[in-house]
Amino acid sequence: MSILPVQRRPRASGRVTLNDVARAAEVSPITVSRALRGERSVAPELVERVRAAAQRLGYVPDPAARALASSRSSHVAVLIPLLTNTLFVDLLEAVHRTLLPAGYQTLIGVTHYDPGEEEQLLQSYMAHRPAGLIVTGFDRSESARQLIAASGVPCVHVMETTSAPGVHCVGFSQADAGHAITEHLLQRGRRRIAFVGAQLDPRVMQRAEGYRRCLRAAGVYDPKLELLNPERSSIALGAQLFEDLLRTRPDTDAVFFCNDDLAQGGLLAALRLGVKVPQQVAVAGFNDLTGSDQMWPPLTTVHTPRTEIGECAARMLLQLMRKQPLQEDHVDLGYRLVVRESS
Amino acid sequence: MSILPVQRRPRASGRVTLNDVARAAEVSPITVSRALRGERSVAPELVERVRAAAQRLGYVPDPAARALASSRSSHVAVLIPLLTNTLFVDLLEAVHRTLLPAGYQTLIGVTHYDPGEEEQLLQSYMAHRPAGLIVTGFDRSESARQLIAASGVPCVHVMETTSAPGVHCVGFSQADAGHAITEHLLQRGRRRIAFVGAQLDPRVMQRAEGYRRCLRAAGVYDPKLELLNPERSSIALGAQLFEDLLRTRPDTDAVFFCNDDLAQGGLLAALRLGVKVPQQVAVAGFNDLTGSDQMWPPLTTVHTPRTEIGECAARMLLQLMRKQPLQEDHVDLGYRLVVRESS
DNA sequence: CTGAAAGCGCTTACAG
DNA sequence: CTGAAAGCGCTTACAG
Repeated sequence: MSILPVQRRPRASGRVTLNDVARAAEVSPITVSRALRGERSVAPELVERVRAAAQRLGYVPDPAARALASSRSSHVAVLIPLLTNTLFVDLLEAVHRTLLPAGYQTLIGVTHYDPGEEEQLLQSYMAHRPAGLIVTGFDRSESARQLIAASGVPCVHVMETTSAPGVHCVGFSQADAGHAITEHLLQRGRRRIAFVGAQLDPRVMQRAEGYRRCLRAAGVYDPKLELLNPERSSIALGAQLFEDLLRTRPDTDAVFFCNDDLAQGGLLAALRLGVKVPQQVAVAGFNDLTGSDQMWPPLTTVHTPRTEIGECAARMLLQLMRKQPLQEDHVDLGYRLVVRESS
Repeated sequence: MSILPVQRRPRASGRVTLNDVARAAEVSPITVSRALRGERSVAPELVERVRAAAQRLGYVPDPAARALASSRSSHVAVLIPLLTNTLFVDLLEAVHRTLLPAGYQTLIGVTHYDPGEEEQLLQSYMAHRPAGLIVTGFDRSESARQLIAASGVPCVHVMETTSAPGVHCVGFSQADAGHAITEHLLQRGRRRIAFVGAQLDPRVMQRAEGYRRCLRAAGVYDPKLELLNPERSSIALGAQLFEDLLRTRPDTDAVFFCNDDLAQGGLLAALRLGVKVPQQVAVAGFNDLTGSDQMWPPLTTVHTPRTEIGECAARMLLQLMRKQPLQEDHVDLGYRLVVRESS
């Protein structure tokens, strides 16, 4: 019987660790940790020695160990309503492209426009101790709001703007954009301008609000010209709603669709029905999605800067995660009217 | 001066831990760990007690700690070529939807059809000790292949099929599908059938191979009718290539576009040019993407089961990650010809 | 079927 | 500017 403590087989992972680098560079592990993370309090020549050793050994930091020790992971959770709307895919891709080189992984969360689902996702994502959070819009459950606030995780809101203090956001005024495209149709001489909306999420309703404000100011607002449908936005739904609209309101002389997929469906329905666009009915969309410039006739729409929003939000989040000062908390990236032949 | 060791302030994370649950349930931490992971070797009444305590305390396991201790995370990395092709978004969404309830997070990796990028992504993802891996197709660098094999991480290949032993895949025969749609055009009486391909990734070339095989068998293959363009597939490119084709090969009587976005562009170009579809030229696409059924005329295409592929691959991966036996290593989910008015 | 000990690979919190 | 110790919250590997 041995008096020595039982010798246990160490768990071999085969991984090159911080300790290996420390031994190779002849410094302590903590110095390696600091040098590699770019903390300023390390002598330049040591940083060099550590870098070289890490490179030579092919050292890759372990995200799990780092997360456990620092209680902060290298994940950024991005909550978007849908993956089937290319708008959000563009946003997601821009975020992903900006964060990856900075060492952050993007975790996608799809809420399906459901506050309950969002809350549940948030709950499960918080367990992952995300380093940062990007959420769509401001419309969420009170407990989701508190979950975010209580976690202390830096959070950037995208697609809409606010001037509320302490809130970080990158977006544009959906209402103003809705107003602008309606104004354009008015200037084209249209008076019976319909609004066709689907999904009816907060941003769609803000566009509708801009539409109303514009038409009321011109004295031509008619609530009967609003076609609001809660179903998911799609080309097929746009085609159907366009048909419905022309059947029930044959005197309509312009349609503002709240999203380009609906508008594309409207244009295709017009082709089928032999309705002349823009002669009989002018058509406008929103977002300037893929294919809108190729439609027949090409679609007038509002270009929304979702790629820029994604990049800007990701950069803002990087600043927040690094605790660097921010130039501004609220960024309005605007929108751009794109007039093509459909109006 | 005290003889006692220096009393350090413990790091307070405020988190409910396994230990808290163990104390509440009056068992050891390891029993909690086993009970919650569903290991069979725990007495049913203890499992119940642990479950209740965990529930009561609102315990959420820490993925980082779990990953560090077990050297396996709850992440599944999914490598797809592009996020801008809805095909892959459908796939991704199906995977995500299947894995999330099982407790796995989906990490997206976008390779841009570049083996070098894929290899780099793989390298960085492996540092995260993913529990599983889903990759697109079989075309990758030798070192990427070795990286996967050496890691021991379960991996499922999607979109294509093989019968190679030890390889797990879910897909369909791209070549057969290309053959089938070409056959359909032949049966419609077409003889000057063009192939328009973009991107030219392996799967596009497999479809081209099916097209060639079919036309050669019928004795009407003409290499001059193949228009291969390495640019990214898009509606706009489809429109341009359709115009090019009709200009240079005016006797073309049918076109098989390797992807629906190209075909949609072709149909829209035909509208602009006044080319009658299908009377003058029949048009067929591939994948049955959103909007193809709404085109004018509606697009004949091949429906590909990417949603089913995503679900099946995710389920297969779950089996592999849990070390449960697999019914089959290679799943062929087939394809379906969708004949509409464009042919 | 259950548990005490050790360890996963980092960073935090002190100390100097 | 640098380091020794402790700890993050789990699971592995034994032992009984």
